[in-house]
Amino acid sequence: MRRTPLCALHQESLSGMVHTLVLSPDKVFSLSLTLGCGQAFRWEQDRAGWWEGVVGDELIRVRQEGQVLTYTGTSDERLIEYFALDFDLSAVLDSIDRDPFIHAAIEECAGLRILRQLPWECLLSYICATNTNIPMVKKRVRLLAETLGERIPGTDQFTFPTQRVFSGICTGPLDQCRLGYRKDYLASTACRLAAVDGWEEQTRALSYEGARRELIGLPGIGPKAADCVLLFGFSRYEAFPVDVWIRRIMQQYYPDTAAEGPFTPKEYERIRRFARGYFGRYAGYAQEYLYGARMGAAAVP
DNA sequence: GCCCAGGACGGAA
DNA sequence: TTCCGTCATGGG
Repeated sequence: MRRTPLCALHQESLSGMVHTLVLSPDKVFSLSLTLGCGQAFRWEQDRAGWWEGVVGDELIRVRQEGQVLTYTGTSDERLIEYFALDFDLSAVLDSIDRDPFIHAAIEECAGLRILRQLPWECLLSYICATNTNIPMVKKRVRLLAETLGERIPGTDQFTFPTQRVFSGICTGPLDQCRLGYRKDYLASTACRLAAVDGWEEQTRALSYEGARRELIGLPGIGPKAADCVLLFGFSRYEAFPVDVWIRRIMQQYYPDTAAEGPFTPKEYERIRRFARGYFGRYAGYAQEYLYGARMGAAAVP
Protein backbone atom coordinates (compact mmCIF):
# COMPACT_ATOMS: atom_id res chain seq x y z
CA MET A 1 0.00 0.00 0.00
CA ARG A 2 1.30 3.37 -0.99
CA ARG A 3 1.61 5.87 1.81
CA THR A 4 0.98 9.58 1.49
CA PRO A 5 4.31 11.36 1.60
CA LEU A 6 4.91 13.07 4.91
CA CYS A 7 5.73 16.32 3.22
CA ALA A 8 2.29 16.44 1.65
CA LEU A 9 0.64 15.87 4.99
CA HIS A 10 2.79 18.55 6.51
CA GLN A 11 1.98 20.96 3.75
CA GLU A 12 -1.71 20.46 4.29
CA SER A 13 -1.46 21.01 8.02
CA LEU A 14 0.50 24.17 7.41
CA SER A 15 -1.74 25.87 4.95
CA GLY A 16 -4.96 24.06 5.70
CA MET A 17 -7.62 23.22 3.22
CA VAL A 18 -8.64 26.01 0.91
CA HIS A 19 -12.35 26.69 1.18
CA THR A 20 -14.64 28.92 -0.76
CA LEU A 21 -17.79 30.57 0.45
CA VAL A 22 -20.05 32.11 -2.18
CA LEU A 23 -22.27 34.89 -0.93
CA SER A 24 -25.67 35.37 -2.48
CA PRO A 25 -25.85 38.38 -4.83
CA ASP A 26 -27.92 40.40 -2.38
CA LYS A 27 -25.50 39.83 0.49
CA VAL A 28 -23.58 43.09 0.94
CA PHE A 29 -20.08 42.55 2.25
CA SER A 30 -16.69 44.22 1.98
CA LEU A 31 -13.88 42.27 3.59
CA SER A 32 -11.39 45.12 3.30
CA LEU A 33 -13.67 47.76 4.79
CA THR A 34 -14.67 45.40 7.57
CA LEU A 35 -11.11 44.53 8.54
CA GLY A 36 -9.56 47.87 7.66
CA CYS A 37 -11.82 50.21 9.60
CA GLY A 38 -10.02 49.79 12.91
CA GLN A 39 -12.54 47.74 14.87
CA ALA A 40 -10.20 44.72 15.23
CA PHE A 41 -6.46 44.81 15.74
CA ARG A 42 -5.07 41.46 14.65
CA TRP A 43 -5.54 41.58 10.90
CA GLU A 44 -2.99 42.45 8.23
CA GLN A 45 -3.31 42.41 4.46
CA ASP A 46 -0.52 41.18 2.22
CA ARG A 47 0.32 42.39 -1.26
CA ALA A 48 -1.67 39.63 -2.91
CA GLY A 49 -4.83 40.81 -1.19
CA TRP A 50 -5.01 38.10 1.46
CA TRP A 51 -6.03 39.13 4.95
CA GLU A 52 -4.41 37.16 7.74
CA GLY A 53 -5.50 37.24 11.34
CA VAL A 54 -5.88 35.21 14.50
CA VAL A 55 -9.36 34.55 15.83
CA GLY A 56 -9.49 32.38 18.93
CA ASP A 57 -7.05 29.53 18.35
CA GLU A 58 -7.21 29.73 14.56
CA LEU A 59 -4.98 31.52 12.08
CA ILE A 60 -7.30 32.55 9.30
CA ARG A 61 -6.36 33.66 5.82
CA VAL A 62 -9.12 35.09 3.68
CA ARG A 63 -9.58 37.09 0.54
CA GLN A 64 -12.54 38.35 -1.42
CA GLU A 65 -13.23 38.48 -5.12
CA GLY A 66 -16.70 39.78 -5.76
CA GLN A 67 -19.11 37.58 -3.86
CA VAL A 68 -16.57 34.79 -3.42
CA LEU A 69 -14.63 34.40 -0.20
CA THR A 70 -11.60 32.12 -0.33
CA TYR A 71 -10.13 31.15 2.99
CA THR A 72 -8.06 28.73 5.04
CA GLY A 73 -7.82 27.98 8.73
CA THR A 74 -11.46 27.86 9.74
CA SER A 75 -14.92 26.67 8.74
CA ASP A 76 -17.90 28.20 6.98
CA GLU A 77 -19.78 28.34 10.26
CA ARG A 78 -17.08 30.24 12.12
CA LEU A 79 -16.42 32.57 9.20
CA ILE A 80 -20.11 33.43 8.95
CA GLU A 81 -20.28 33.96 12.70
CA TYR A 82 -17.19 36.16 12.96
CA PHE A 83 -17.98 38.33 9.98
CA ALA A 84 -21.69 38.41 10.86
CA LEU A 85 -22.56 37.25 7.37
CA ASP A 86 -25.92 36.01 8.63
CA PHE A 87 -26.82 39.57 9.61
CA ASP A 88 -29.30 41.48 7.47
CA LEU A 89 -27.06 44.45 6.77
CA SER A 90 -29.18 46.02 4.05
CA ALA A 91 -32.17 46.40 6.35
CA VAL A 92 -29.99 47.96 9.04
CA LEU A 93 -28.40 50.43 6.64
CA ASP A 94 -31.87 51.44 5.44
CA SER A 95 -32.88 52.07 9.04
CA ILE A 96 -29.98 54.45 9.79
CA ASP A 97 -30.07 56.28 6.46
CA ARG A 98 -31.49 59.47 7.91
CA ASP A 99 -29.77 62.34 6.09
CA PRO A 100 -27.29 63.18 3.31
CA PHE A 101 -24.27 62.85 5.61
CA ILE A 102 -24.87 59.33 6.79
CA HIS A 103 -26.18 58.47 3.33
CA ALA A 104 -22.86 59.43 1.77
CA ALA A 105 -21.03 57.37 4.39
CA ILE A 106 -23.22 54.36 3.61
CA GLU A 107 -22.49 54.76 -0.08
CA GLU A 108 -18.77 55.04 0.55
CA CYS A 109 -18.47 52.14 3.00
CA ALA A 110 -21.11 49.76 1.67
CA GLY A 111 -20.43 46.27 2.97
CA LEU A 112 -18.68 47.25 6.17
CA ARG A 113 -19.90 44.86 8.84
CA ILE A 114 -19.46 44.99 12.57
CA LEU A 115 -17.54 41.88 13.54
CA ARG A 116 -18.44 39.49 16.33
CA GLN A 117 -15.17 39.64 18.19
CA LEU A 118 -14.32 37.57 21.22
CA PRO A 119 -15.33 39.70 24.23
CA TRP A 120 -12.28 38.94 26.36
CA GLU A 121 -9.79 39.91 23.69
CA CYS A 122 -11.91 42.88 22.70
CA LEU A 123 -12.00 44.15 26.29
CA LEU A 124 -8.26 44.00 26.84
CA SER A 125 -7.54 45.34 23.36
CA TYR A 126 -9.54 48.48 24.02
CA ILE A 127 -7.69 49.04 27.27
CA CYS A 128 -4.65 49.23 24.99
CA ALA A 129 -6.44 51.70 22.72
CA THR A 130 -6.78 54.80 24.92
CA ASN A 131 -5.03 57.99 23.88
CA THR A 132 -3.07 56.33 21.10
CA ASN A 133 -3.38 55.31 17.48
CA ILE A 134 -4.40 52.12 15.71
CA PRO A 135 -0.91 50.97 14.61
CA MET A 136 0.25 51.18 18.24
CA VAL A 137 -2.78 49.23 19.46
CA LYS A 138 -2.02 46.52 16.92
CA LYS A 139 1.55 46.37 18.11
CA ARG A 140 0.53 46.07 21.77
CA VAL A 141 -2.02 43.34 21.07
CA ARG A 142 0.53 41.42 19.02
CA LEU A 143 3.10 41.72 21.80
CA LEU A 144 0.55 40.53 24.35
CA ALA A 145 -0.10 37.47 22.22
CA GLU A 146 3.59 36.77 21.70
CA THR A 147 4.34 37.21 25.39
CA LEU A 148 1.46 35.37 27.04
CA GLY A 149 -0.37 33.58 24.24
CA GLU A 150 0.36 30.20 22.69
CA ARG A 151 1.99 29.59 19.35
CA ILE A 152 -0.44 28.28 16.78
CA PRO A 153 1.14 25.02 15.57
CA GLY A 154 2.90 25.29 12.25
CA THR A 155 2.73 29.09 12.15
CA ASP A 156 4.58 32.08 13.53
CA GLN A 157 1.42 33.51 15.06
CA PHE A 158 0.17 33.43 18.64
CA THR A 159 -3.26 33.23 20.21
CA PHE A 160 -4.48 36.04 22.40
CA PRO A 161 -3.83 35.11 26.05
CA THR A 162 -6.84 33.50 27.69
CA GLN A 163 -8.63 34.56 30.84
CA ARG A 164 -6.94 31.74 32.70
CA VAL A 165 -3.46 32.97 31.80
CA PHE A 166 -4.07 36.20 33.66
CA SER A 167 -5.10 34.67 36.98
CA GLY A 168 -2.44 35.63 39.46
CA ILE A 169 -0.14 37.12 36.87
CA CYS A 170 2.40 39.70 37.96
CA THR A 171 2.99 42.63 35.69
CA GLY A 172 6.55 41.59 34.84
CA PRO A 173 5.78 39.89 31.53
CA LEU A 174 3.74 42.93 30.49
CA ASP A 175 6.76 45.23 30.62
CA GLN A 176 7.78 44.31 27.09
CA CYS A 177 4.34 44.97 25.60
CA ARG A 178 4.78 48.77 25.22
CA LEU A 179 1.62 49.40 27.19
CA GLY A 180 2.90 52.48 29.01
CA TYR A 181 0.60 53.66 31.78
CA ARG A 182 -2.05 51.18 30.57
CA LYS A 183 -0.07 48.26 31.94
CA ASP A 184 -1.50 48.42 35.46
CA TYR A 185 -5.02 48.94 34.15
CA LEU A 186 -4.79 45.90 31.94
CA ALA A 187 -3.25 43.75 34.66
CA SER A 188 -5.86 44.82 37.22
CA THR A 189 -8.83 44.24 34.96
CA ALA A 190 -7.48 40.96 33.63
CA CYS A 191 -6.71 39.63 37.10
CA ARG A 192 -10.06 40.67 38.47
CA LEU A 193 -12.00 39.03 35.67
CA ALA A 194 -9.79 35.96 35.48
CA ALA A 195 -11.33 34.94 38.79
CA VAL A 196 -14.85 35.38 37.46
CA ASP A 197 -15.96 32.20 35.77
CA GLY A 198 -18.63 33.08 33.24
CA TRP A 199 -17.83 36.76 33.02
CA GLU A 200 -18.81 36.80 29.36
CA GLU A 201 -22.18 35.14 29.95
CA GLN A 202 -22.93 37.35 32.94
CA THR A 203 -22.20 40.45 30.93
CA ARG A 204 -24.23 39.20 28.01
CA ALA A 205 -27.22 38.71 30.30
CA LEU A 206 -27.27 42.36 31.33
CA SER A 207 -29.03 45.20 29.57
CA TYR A 208 -26.89 47.50 27.46
CA GLU A 209 -26.86 50.21 30.13
CA GLY A 210 -26.28 47.69 32.90
CA ALA A 211 -23.40 46.01 31.09
CA ARG A 212 -21.97 49.43 30.31
CA ARG A 213 -21.95 50.37 33.98
CA GLU A 214 -20.21 47.12 34.87
CA LEU A 215 -17.53 47.61 32.21
CA ILE A 216 -16.88 51.22 33.20
CA GLY A 217 -16.21 49.93 36.71
CA LEU A 218 -13.16 48.07 35.41
CA PRO A 219 -9.72 49.71 35.54
CA GLY A 220 -8.80 51.29 32.22
CA ILE A 221 -12.32 51.08 30.83
CA GLY A 222 -14.18 54.36 30.44
CA PRO A 223 -17.27 55.27 28.43
CA LYS A 224 -15.56 55.04 25.05
CA ALA A 225 -13.86 51.69 25.64
CA ALA A 226 -17.01 50.24 27.21
CA ASP A 227 -19.05 51.21 24.16
CA CYS A 228 -16.46 49.69 21.83
CA VAL A 229 -16.47 46.41 23.74
CA LEU A 230 -20.25 46.30 23.77
CA LEU A 231 -20.47 47.10 20.07
CA PHE A 232 -17.66 44.92 18.72
CA GLY A 233 -17.59 42.14 21.31
CA PHE A 234 -21.19 41.84 22.45
CA SER A 235 -23.08 42.97 19.34
CA ARG A 236 -24.90 45.70 21.26
CA TYR A 237 -25.67 47.86 18.29
CA GLU A 238 -27.16 50.70 20.32
CA ALA A 239 -23.64 51.49 21.58
CA PHE A 240 -22.21 54.63 19.96
CA PRO A 241 -18.53 55.03 20.90
CA VAL A 242 -17.38 58.64 20.74
CA ASP A 243 -13.67 59.18 20.16
CA VAL A 244 -11.93 62.34 18.98
CA TRP A 245 -12.80 61.54 15.36
CA ILE A 246 -16.47 60.90 15.99
CA ARG A 247 -16.63 64.08 18.01
CA ARG A 248 -15.22 66.05 15.09
CA ILE A 249 -17.73 64.43 12.77
CA MET A 250 -20.56 65.32 15.12
CA GLN A 251 -19.30 68.90 15.41
CA GLN A 252 -19.33 69.12 11.65
CA TYR A 253 -22.58 67.35 10.77
CA TYR A 254 -24.69 67.53 13.93
CA PRO A 255 -23.41 70.69 15.63
CA ASP A 256 -26.26 70.88 18.16
CA THR A 257 -24.89 67.84 19.98
CA ALA A 258 -21.19 68.59 20.12
CA ALA A 259 -19.26 71.50 21.62
CA GLU A 260 -15.89 73.16 21.36
CA GLY A 261 -13.16 73.03 23.96
CA PRO A 262 -12.28 70.06 26.14
CA PHE A 263 -14.29 66.89 25.64
CA THR A 264 -16.30 66.30 28.81
CA PRO A 265 -18.25 63.23 30.01
CA LYS A 266 -21.36 65.36 29.83
CA GLU A 267 -20.82 65.99 26.15
CA TYR A 268 -20.17 62.28 25.61
CA GLU A 269 -23.56 61.55 27.16
CA ARG A 270 -25.26 64.15 25.03
CA ILE A 271 -23.77 62.79 21.82
CA ARG A 272 -24.50 59.15 22.48
CA ARG A 273 -28.07 59.81 23.55
CA PHE A 274 -28.67 61.94 20.52
CA ALA A 275 -27.27 59.22 18.29
CA ARG A 276 -29.40 56.53 19.90
CA GLY A 277 -32.53 58.59 19.38
CA TYR A 278 -31.64 59.84 15.92
CA PHE A 279 -30.25 56.71 14.26
CA GLY A 280 -32.24 54.21 16.29
CA ARG A 281 -31.32 50.85 17.77
CA TYR A 282 -28.50 50.34 15.25
CA ALA A 283 -26.78 53.63 16.06
CA GLY A 284 -23.51 51.73 16.42
CA TYR A 285 -23.63 50.94 12.72
CA ALA A 286 -24.05 54.62 11.96
CA GLN A 287 -21.00 55.29 14.10
CA GLU A 288 -18.88 52.79 12.18
CA TYR A 289 -19.98 54.13 8.81
CA LEU A 290 -19.31 57.74 9.79
CA TYR A 291 -15.95 56.72 11.19
CA GLY A 292 -15.08 54.51 8.24
CA ALA A 293 -15.96 57.21 5.74
CA ARG A 294 -13.82 59.74 7.60
CA MET A 295 -10.89 57.35 7.83
CA GLY A 296 -11.23 56.45 4.18
CA ALA A 297 -11.21 60.12 3.29
CA ALA A 298 -8.21 60.71 5.55
CA ALA A 299 -6.34 57.89 3.83
CA VAL A 300 -6.69 59.63 0.48
CA PRO A 301 -3.73 61.96 -0.07
C1' DG B 1 11.44 70.54 20.40
C1' DC B 2 6.18 70.42 19.25
C1' DC B 3 1.48 68.16 18.66
C1' DC B 4 -1.42 64.30 18.24
C1' DA B 5 -3.42 59.61 18.70
C1' DG B 6 -10.39 55.09 18.56
C1' DG B 7 -9.11 58.22 26.86
C1' DA B 8 -9.11 57.29 31.70
C1' DC B 9 -8.00 58.55 36.30
C1' DG B 10 -7.37 61.10 40.67
C1' DG B 11 -7.46 65.17 42.98
C1' DA B 12 -8.76 70.04 43.11
C1' DA B 13 -12.25 73.37 42.72
C1' DT C 1 -20.74 67.41 40.76
C1' DT C 2 -17.61 69.24 37.27
C1' DC C 3 -12.91 70.69 35.73
C1' DC C 4 -7.92 69.86 34.91
C1' DG C 5 -3.28 68.05 34.87
C1' DT C 6 -1.13 63.78 34.09
C1' DC C 7 -0.31 59.41 32.47
C1' DA C 8 3.83 56.16 28.41
C1' DT C 9 4.57 55.62 23.73
C1' DG C 10 5.66 56.51 19.06
C1' DG C 11 4.92 58.94 14.50
C1' DG C 12 4.69 63.15 11.85
